[in-house]
Amino acid sequence: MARRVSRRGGNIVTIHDVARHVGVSPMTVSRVINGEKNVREETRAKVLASVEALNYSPNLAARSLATQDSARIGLLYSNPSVAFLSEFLLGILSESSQSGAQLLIESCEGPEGATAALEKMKANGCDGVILSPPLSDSSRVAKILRDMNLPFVGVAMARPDPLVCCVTIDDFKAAFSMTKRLIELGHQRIGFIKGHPNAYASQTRFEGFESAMKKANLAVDPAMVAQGYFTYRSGFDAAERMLSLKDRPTALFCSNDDMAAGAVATAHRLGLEVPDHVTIVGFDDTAMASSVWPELTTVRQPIADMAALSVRLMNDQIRAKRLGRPFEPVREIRDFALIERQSSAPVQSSG
Amino acid sequence: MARRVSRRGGNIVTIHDVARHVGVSPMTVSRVINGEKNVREETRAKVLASVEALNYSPNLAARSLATQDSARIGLLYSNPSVAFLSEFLLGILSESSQSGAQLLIESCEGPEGATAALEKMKANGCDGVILSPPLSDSSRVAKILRDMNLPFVGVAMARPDPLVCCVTIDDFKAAFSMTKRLIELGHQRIGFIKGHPNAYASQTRFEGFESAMKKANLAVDPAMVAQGYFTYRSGFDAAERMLSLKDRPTALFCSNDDMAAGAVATAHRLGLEVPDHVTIVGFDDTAMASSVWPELTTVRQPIADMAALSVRLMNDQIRAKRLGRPFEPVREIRDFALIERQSSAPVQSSG
DNA sequence: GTCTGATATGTTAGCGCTAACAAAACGGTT
DNA sequence: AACCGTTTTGTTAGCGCTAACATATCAGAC
Repeated sequence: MARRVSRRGGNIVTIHDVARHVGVSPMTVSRVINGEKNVREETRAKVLASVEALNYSPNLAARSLATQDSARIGLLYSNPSVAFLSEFLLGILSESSQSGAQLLIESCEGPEGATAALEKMKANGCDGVILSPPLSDSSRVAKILRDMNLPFVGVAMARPDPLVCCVTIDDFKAAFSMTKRLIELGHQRIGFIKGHPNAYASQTRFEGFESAMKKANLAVDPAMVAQGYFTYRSGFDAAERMLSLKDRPTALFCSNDDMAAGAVATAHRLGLEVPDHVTIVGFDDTAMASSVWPELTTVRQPIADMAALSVRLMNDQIRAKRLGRPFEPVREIRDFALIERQSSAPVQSSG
Repeated sequence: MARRVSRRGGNIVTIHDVARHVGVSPMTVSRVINGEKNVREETRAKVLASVEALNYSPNLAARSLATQDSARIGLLYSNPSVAFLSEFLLGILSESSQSGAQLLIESCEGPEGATAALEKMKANGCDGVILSPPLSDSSRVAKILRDMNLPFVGVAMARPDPLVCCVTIDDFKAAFSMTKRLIELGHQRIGFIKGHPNAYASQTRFEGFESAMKKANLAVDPAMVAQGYFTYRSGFDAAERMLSLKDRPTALFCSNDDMAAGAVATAHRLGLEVPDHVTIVGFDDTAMASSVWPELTTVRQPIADMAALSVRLMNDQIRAKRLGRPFEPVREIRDFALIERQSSAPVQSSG
């Protein structure tokens, strides 16, 4: 009896190949791949080794057909520092292409424009939304999403909302650490440029700064605190005011990199060398930080990593919703890192 | 006999629903959907009517599982201006999520690192690769891909290679236009900062500049041409040399935005206002162009659009290859645009 | 009418994976 | 040892679609 011609591609490694290689059933392999818990540690290790050895990678089409979950994840952003966006997208992409999620991307102008964008997403069959800052901090956007009954995950939120699933760093601690580092370098007159007033991160970062100053018994001179708006120009202007003071700061802590870059430009314009005459540090470690010269000392958020994690959380949440299981909001906190580049140095004795 | 619980989602319209509705077999419906020819006109019409009535739309996962064609598109990039990357990714993403393509992303350090990255992609079942600049211009990378028998599409290539499928703008014409515009503004001493010598775009852009100058009977003073490397710092340094000349240029044309931003910083440092004392323009319209102050006049490439198009070309190419049909390389040229912002102005009478 | 070669439709099985169920192995009681 | 609950593994079927094969239908020729 002539066996029907197989439609198999030929060289594609499937879950069955792995199963045979290990000597277990395909189902067990599936369980390992999907990180289910009821698998003996020994078995899991063997399967993972085979996966590695055979260079297996799951067929997403088959998976989403089997699970009936072709998750469509919406991505809503609103004029972030575009360098942030790039890393954010990389993280989202690498993860979502692995999980086979489909992406719907929309941008909007602040929380006001969110309704329209979200409705469009919902109409396109969106199952859940990932919010990038500053939208992730907007209670207004959160309310819209809840009203729409759409699950969501916020990335880089600065305000802990126990009801919202999110991925963040500890902004307070990060600002605290950076300030502490500046103090260790001998700086005492430290200027601070705040971020946009409607982003909670702005407030949190300032509080971290204040707290570190207080702990070192250093006064926070109101003349040394300026309101910024996360833009280059606002950093430029704020720095101009502070660096023109008779008793100017020896260090400037800017709440993001764009403002720090603006501050560096101002310093140069005023004839001040960075870091010889003034130390300037930023926050976020966006592309801006390492494009300008001198490159900026800054706080690094693992943005791509956080974005990738947000996709995983979103998938979990969507699946839970689909299966009618409860899903309790998770707040994942990732580690930040202080990145010391050329824009910071120990304080010089002469101004 | 208790029937096993179905895993059907519930309200999803499938090909079977349509078939039942029309009174034919699912296969016939499939044939109609896929535009096969051996279907009676009358049947086809009935099926199409039902598809319309039931609002059926095919399940992409099921189809690609059945046809064994799930295009996996690789994306290879190498430290581009990261702002470029962001737009690039947005374009890729929006298109690939529509065509159901899977994405594999890898970065590498210059063409040297490409081999490893590409082999990893191939091992992961990649069907074709999209290259962003400067890799798209690398003949070395092109050779590797040809040796691997992997189709590829280059984005924003500056060197026309008739054998390579690509999406570009006309760099020559763009540089020509920008130069012409500067001349119209009254500038005659125009400095040019070249891009990295190993990117073909650098040469092409310079030629466009030269050509426009020649056409206006303006000499290109060798002292007014500097070698840059597409980095902020190189723009900073090159501009310092040129702007310190006794007979300094009234305008600087930088081969990308990062260098233009560096040039602006230098100008400020030298006490020159932009654009009052010197006009500085860039190229690419990356995020950098509108983050710095003053915002840069520049040449805009429709990057997102080009990236989206590259995905479509890739899909076509992969499909052609799979069906064993020939595919002749396409060279798609998109329009650029001159974006005039605050860093350029008519020449001032007094330096 | 019946045979022929086309054309139109139906049937079957399987793409790779996982939900649901079933069975086996294990650990601790009595 | 028999019993129980838990944890780990296996079995079966099916997600929606289409390739390959099988059959039915039809037009024209003898």
